[in-house]
Amino acid sequence: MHHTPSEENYIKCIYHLQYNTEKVSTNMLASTICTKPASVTDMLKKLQSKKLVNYEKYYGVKLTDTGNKIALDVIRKHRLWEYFLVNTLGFNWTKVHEVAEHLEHISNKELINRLDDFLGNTSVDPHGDPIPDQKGKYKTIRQSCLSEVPMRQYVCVSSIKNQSSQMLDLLSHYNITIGTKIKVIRRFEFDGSAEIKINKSPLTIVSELVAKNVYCTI
Amino acid sequence: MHHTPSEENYIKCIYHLQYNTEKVSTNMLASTICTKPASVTDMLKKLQSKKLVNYEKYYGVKLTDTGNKIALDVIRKHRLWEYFLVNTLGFNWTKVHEVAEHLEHISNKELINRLDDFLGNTSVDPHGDPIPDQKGKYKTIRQSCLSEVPMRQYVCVSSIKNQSSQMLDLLSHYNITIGTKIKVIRRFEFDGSAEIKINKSPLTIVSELVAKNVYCTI
DNA sequence: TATTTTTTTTAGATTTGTCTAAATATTTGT
DNA sequence: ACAAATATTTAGACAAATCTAAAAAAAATA
Repeated sequence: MHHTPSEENYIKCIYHLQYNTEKVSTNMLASTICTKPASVTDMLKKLQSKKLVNYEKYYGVKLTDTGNKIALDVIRKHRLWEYFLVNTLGFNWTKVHEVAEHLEHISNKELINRLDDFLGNTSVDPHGDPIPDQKGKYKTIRQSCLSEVPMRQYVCVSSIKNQSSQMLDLLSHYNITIGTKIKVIRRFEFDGSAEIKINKSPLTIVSELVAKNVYCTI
Repeated sequence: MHHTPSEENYIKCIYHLQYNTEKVSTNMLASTICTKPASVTDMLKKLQSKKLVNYEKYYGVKLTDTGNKIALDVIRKHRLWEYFLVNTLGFNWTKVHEVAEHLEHISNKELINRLDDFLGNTSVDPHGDPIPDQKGKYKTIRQSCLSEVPMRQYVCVSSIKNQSSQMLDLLSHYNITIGTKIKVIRRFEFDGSAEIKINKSPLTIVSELVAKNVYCTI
């Protein structure tokens, strides 16, 4: 069965929002998709009738199993294309998201599987997020953010939570990417900032907001 | 300025039809786009109002200079993706057209220019068609079809006119691709067929229809 | 609990691209 | 040149995805 780009966007968005909250609200969807609540209601009715979501008026929405599969498939495509854009075409990782938003809606199994093989069946995208396989399975890595990681020991940056281009710009400035080695030297209770060593450069300070969005493996 | 995939398809289609006929008719467009004449009329009015075509009621349609540029840009994207699908991902050349029909509508200059560089700024796609550069310029190669090419001398297959999957299937069967060396041994007036030698294989016969659609450089 | 505020839904309109059926223009054949 | 056939356009409708404004439900607050 085929789904429109718009349907796929709603499904993907519900999937991501479900990570934090059990049931997803109309307003949450409207603000992340940048549309009006009325439009969301319309689309939820449509997705409901296609049995891709369980939607209860005034209550909230959840993905069905079918909806979940579709979400994982779109996410798989998105992340494979991001990997391709960065590692094959040499894009800056701060710029790939927008292009991948278009590429992810092209549905051709042979295309995606060949792309996957060409990229070496990688399991992690350029932002450190796991890439689901054909069946929607993916590995989760045990990781903690810089404000929770043990001090005075090198940890390895494994993913970025807030992936806004503003955030990625700042990380570029710090020279932090996936794989960078970081050691937390001190934490300041006053504002939650942290003094860190990035690779072998001199010490710097990152704000609490940054520390809470950079995830590492120990 | 941005154009919808549908607009781009009409423009591309008018471009290709203009290759043979000065003015393009509503019915020709309808049958190649697989839509109804009434829909074509609607779209032509729209493209007219955007100054992408010159359209005269009951007469026909031509691309304006702006329209021409858009056509060449879409064709550039289409052919670059086809090259990518065949040469990077290993697709069979008979299967790439459909996927490229989707990829061609993604408009991101950095994407296309990086793709072009990655592919080595190739000037010819897997079907032997020239790939326009950023400015819409491309090289035309002097070529003739198998029914016009001089006999008893090897010529090199350089492009295929009819690119239907049926045609490409048949060429696969003959083991004919771009670059194949062919020598015409005899031509039969009765049905326009030709006896040919393909590379160093034993002699075979191709129909007039095939002979008229396989182009070669001498 | 009653009132206010916020959230969500409904009703009705709009745009894009398509369609069918009918009307009109053009071309063809005799 | 005139009738028949063909091509093209118009008129009106529809589905998808969105919007605004108003109504209804739920949540927050005094």
